[in-house]
Parts: sequence; structure tokens; C-alpha cells
Amino acid sequence: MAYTLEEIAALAGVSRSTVSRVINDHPSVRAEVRDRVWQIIHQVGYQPHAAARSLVTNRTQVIGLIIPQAVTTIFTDPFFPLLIRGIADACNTHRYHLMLSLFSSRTEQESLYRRVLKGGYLDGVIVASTMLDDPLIPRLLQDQASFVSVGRYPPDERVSYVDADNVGGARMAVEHLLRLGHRRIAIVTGPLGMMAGQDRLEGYRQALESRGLPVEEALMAEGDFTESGGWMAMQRLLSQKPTAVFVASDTMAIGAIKALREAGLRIPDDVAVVGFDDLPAASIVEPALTTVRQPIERLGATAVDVLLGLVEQRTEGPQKVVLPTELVIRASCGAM
Amino acid sequence: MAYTLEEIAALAGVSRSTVSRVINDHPSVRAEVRDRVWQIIHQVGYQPHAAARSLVTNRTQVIGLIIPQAVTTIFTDPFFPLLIRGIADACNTHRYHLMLSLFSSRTEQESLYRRVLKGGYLDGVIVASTMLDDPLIPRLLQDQASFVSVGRYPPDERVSYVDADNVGGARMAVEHLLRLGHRRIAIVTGPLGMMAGQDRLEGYRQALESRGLPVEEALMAEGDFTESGGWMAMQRLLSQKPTAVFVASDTMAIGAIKALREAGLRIPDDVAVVGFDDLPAASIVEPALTTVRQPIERLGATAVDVLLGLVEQRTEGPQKVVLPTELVIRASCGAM
DNA sequence: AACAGCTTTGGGAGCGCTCCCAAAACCCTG
DNA sequence: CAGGGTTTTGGGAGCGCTCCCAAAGCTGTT
Repeated sequence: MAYTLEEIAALAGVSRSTVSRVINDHPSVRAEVRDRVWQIIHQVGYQPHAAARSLVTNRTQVIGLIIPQAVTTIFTDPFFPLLIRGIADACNTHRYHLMLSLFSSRTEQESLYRRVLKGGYLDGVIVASTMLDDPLIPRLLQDQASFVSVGRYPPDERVSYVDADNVGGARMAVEHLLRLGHRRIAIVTGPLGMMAGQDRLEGYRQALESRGLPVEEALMAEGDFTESGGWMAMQRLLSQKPTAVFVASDTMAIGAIKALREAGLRIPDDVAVVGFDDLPAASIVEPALTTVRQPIERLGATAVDVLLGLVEQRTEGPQKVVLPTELVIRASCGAM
Repeated sequence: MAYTLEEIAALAGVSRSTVSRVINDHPSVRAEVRDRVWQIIHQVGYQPHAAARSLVTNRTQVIGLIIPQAVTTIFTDPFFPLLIRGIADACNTHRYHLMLSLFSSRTEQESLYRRVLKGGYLDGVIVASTMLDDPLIPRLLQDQASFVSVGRYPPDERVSYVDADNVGGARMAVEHLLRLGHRRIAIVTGPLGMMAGQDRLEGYRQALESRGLPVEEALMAEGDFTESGGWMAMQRLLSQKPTAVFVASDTMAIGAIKALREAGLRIPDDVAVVGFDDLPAASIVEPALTTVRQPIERLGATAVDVLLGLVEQRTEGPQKVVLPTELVIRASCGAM
């Protein structure tokens, strides 16, 4: 059985309260006493009981990462491991713990939500890439939970979020293709039910419009952020004979490249390709992928920072952070 | 502020104890009372306070997934997302929660270990793919924690584990190459500090030895389960002119294929390649990868089952589960 | 109507901690 | 060295729950 405060106190010849003060770094403890208590704590490997502490402080030092239903299907996208790593590292440095909830069905989502959120397990929540129609965010708002969305959420003003500059990144990508002389630029979008999908499409639009070029429906195909989704979307675009294609994620870009190759087209000679994400795979693939880098790990770390600011009431109100994206030029666009 | 038991009791016109009994499904409550209490619970959305409950039951309904230091570097390998998904799903069905700890440095590991394990946050722990010399497992043993290793751990009898049949799988893979007539079969191993690395090498050995073939050091190169590691290892093997190579993970196989291609070799015509894992990418890659399928998600789910058996004292002693692997024949071995 | 033997209910104690208040110990200053 | 102020310490109360024991409410029998 583990030690309790009272036992440590007895060993140190002081009271429970004094030991508590030592642990919580309360200043009014004589240095000599403090040292003696710490020594005993280390000696016996005492660690305060988290639940007992939570019960009175109403804080758990645990934050949740919720990845809803739809997304678990694309969980194999390296985006998530990187995001999780960013989040986990930040948690470690802030001495918080991370609870991971993957919702794989809507019913499950409901029961899990209740148990986790209402059970008082968490001090705050990070939600990753929800669909715009997911009931999760409205629910969190209603319950007045501390939370941050990874990915912006225009439907409601009050939502704090951290996001990459998807619009700007996409615009850079397409402007780059325009600069290279392309005029028939197709796009494989992400799921348009996700903000990142919409935003990257918006960037594409802006780039074309700023040059006074038409935005043709026929040059747009919706993907789902998976490789096979990219393949299928590209398949549909083939008949339009684009000279370049902007694919809204690297994973999809790899699928798109496959579709192009199968159609006997060379990259970048026949069709230039630009991706989005700058996943590790992007630089390894053949030809190396020109892509838009978004700082995925930093996105996660920033989400933690913002969340803890809210949780610990160091900051207030909706916090909205947009991290810059950056064009990484490699071989697939034909500029090298 | 959330409701408490006492408040629900007042609303239902019964005592705290009765509500507690209702929630915990204790039989001795009149049906009529039970229904009335449940109705109120649902109506107000009451959820018992997890910390308060833990404090008295000494159970948290939370299990930890610990992925130690070395491994975080290869966290982008789709193996982990799949494992995590299997674990998370199983947690959901068992109404447990999952706490994720990524240890990124040894110092961090120490402090985290103390806070998480000793703090009483967890009912049990799953450790994923530790290095054989990682101090984590000995430590868990010493602390008498309930835990399961994903990956077997021969150094200590007492460790419960869940693993895929790495030896058998690797042997099948190499036997397949032998059956196709290859005699100069190289191997790109995983890190030999990991059991999976050693076991897959052992399977390779067994296959060769059962045919009375020599096992040549020169045909072996150690990789690290990353793509670039596979590339480098293959690079080193090139001079040996193998006619086939067994690569101990699909991710490395992709790197190895790249190295072979860069050397002007065709796959499978000049060199046959067999991987291990059957990641989603294996079937998408060109040529599609012959590989050994291991049921990654099931590995995770089984780990949860075993762990909860131990935690809830339904089973005893070290549990050792080995799940079968299966050869998936595609194009890269030249058999199709 | 009284009682035994059951089912059902209520309330006290306590899990290990923090927080608060009051008591004890110490430190000046005159 | 008394007295006031400050620092340091101890112990009670209480967080929201479960568990236990005893009391209350039933049932059926004599």
C-alpha cells in the first residue's frame, strides 16, 4: 500500500498540513523542516494520491484529446501521430497528463462524452479536426467546458482554436503553379465538411481570382484525405486534362500521383503536382513533393498552451491562433 | 456546478445510499424506486464524480499506454496509430479510459513514471515495444503494477505479453522466397535491441537452416524500422547481390525498394522483396508488397483484454498470448 | 395481533488530500 | 523581559463517493 500524507508527516515528526505545504511549495515552512520532509518523501518514494487531491482542488491535471468518429477512419494519416506527439510533449513539459478518446460511433460518442466530460476526469479538452456538423463542439460550448479546437470553427465566435494558415498556404501553392505558367490547374480538395477542406479550396479560389482566372467546377474533385480518396478524385479529373493539380494533402497527393502515372502521365513534365502538409513522406516520395508545410507538432503544442491558459485562467475568452504555413519547393512541380 | 449524489437523492426523495445503490446496480432496491432515481439522473444528466469514487474504490477505470523514449522517433510508423486504435476501441467497449504517455527522454520518463504510476492515476498499464534494455519493465515488475507488454519479453518470466508470431511469420516469408527458388536471400532486420527485431531475424535463420543453407552475416543489415533506415540498410546489402531480400517491416521495405531502384534493379525481376506488417501502404505501393500480416489492431485489443483480466483479477499470473501471422502474397516477390 | 424472517432503506465513517483558522513559536523593539 | 507583530505549525472540516451496520418496512404464519 502506498504512503499517505499522514504517514509521511509522522516519519518527519511534523503534521499532515506541513507536509502538504512542503509538497505544494507553500512559502511558510522553515527551510530546515522543508528539507527534512523532502528527504523523507524521496526516500520512501511518496507520491500524493491524485484522486484525493482532485476531490478537493477540483483539478485533475489531465486534459483530453478527442478525435471524433469520422476521423478515426483516416487515423493512419501521419498527421495524427505528429499532432499527438506535439500535444504529448507539451503535456509533459507542463506536467499534465493526456487522455485520448477516439470516438468510433455516434452512440459511443454520447456515452463516452458523458462519462469523461461530466465525470470530472478532465480539466480541459482538445478536439481535433471535427466535421463542421459534428455535435461535439456545440455540446462543449453548452457545457461550458474549457476546450480548444485544432482547426478553426467559424460557426461559433466563442470557440478557441489553433489552426494553420490553410487559406494562405493553399494560395501560395496555387500562385506558385501560376507563376510557373500553368493556367489549367485542377484541385483535389479535402472533405468539404471539414474546415481545412474548405479553407484550402478557398486559397485555391483566391489565387485564381487574383489573376482574373475562372474557377471551374469541372477542375475540382473532392477527396477525403486518404490516399485512395486522392486516387479516385484524380481519376475523375483526368478527362479535364489539367496541366497542374493542387492536392489538399500529401497523403492524397500520393494517391493522385499514382492515378496520373497509371494514365501514362509524367510528373512534373505532363502534370505538375503540389501537395499540402509536408509529411515526412513528401520528401521521400518520387518525385519529391512540392508541398505546403504546416507545423503539425507545433499546432499540437500550441493547442496545449492555449488550453492550459484557459484552464488555469491565465488567459480569457476565445483565443484564436493561426500558425503560418510555408511553401516547400521540390521536384513535383517542375520548378527544380 | 455538477450535481452530487446527495442532491439527486433529495430530488428523488431517497437517501444518498439508495442512489448509490441504483447507480451501482445493487439488487436490493425496489423497482419503483430504481426507476424514479434513474429518471432523475437522466433528466439532470448526473454523472458520479470520478475522483470521489476512485478515492474510495481505489480504482480509476483508466489504463495507461506507455510508449517509451526510443520509440517516439518512429512514432510516424502507421503501426502505432493502428495499435492505438485497437486499444482505444477495446477501452471504449469495456468502459475504460486511456491515458497516453509518450516518454521522450529518460529524465522525463522518470518523473512521468512517478507521477502517473504512483499517483494512482491508473488501474493498469500497456507498454508498447520497449527496447530490451529499457528500465521500464523491470520497474513495473518491482512496483507490482498490473501491466501487459505488447511484444514478448523473455528476460523475465513474470511479464504478461501479447505478441504476433514474429518468428513464424518471418519463417513463412523466407520459406516462400526459398520455394520460389531463391538461395541468396538477404535480410534487413529491425533494431536488434527490440524483441520483434530479434524474432524476425530468428525466423529468417530458421527458414534457412531448415533447408541446410548457411546463414551469412554479410547478408544481414540492421535497420531501425524507419523508411530511411531501410534505405540505408539495403544500400549496404547491394554489394552482396542478393536475389531476394526479406525486410522486417513494410516501412523499411519501402525504403529498401527505393535503394534497389536507385541501383537500377527491378522488383521483383532482379530482386524479390518481402516485407512485414501488412500496413495499408503495402497494398498501395508499386509493386504491391508481399508481406507478413500481423493483426495490429487485434494486438491492441487483446492487450486490453489481458490487462483488464489482470486488473479485475479475473485471470492470474503471467498471461502470454501470441497471435498468428499470415503471409500475404502480392507482386513484389515475383510469385504473381 | 404478535412475531420471526425477510427485503429495503438511511446514515455514519472514512478514503487522502487541501484549506482555513487559531495556536504556538519566534523575533524585535523599547 | 514584557508586549506586539510576524512567522510557522497543527488540527478540524469537508470534497463526493462507497461500504457497512442497524433500523424500518414488509410478508406470512401462528
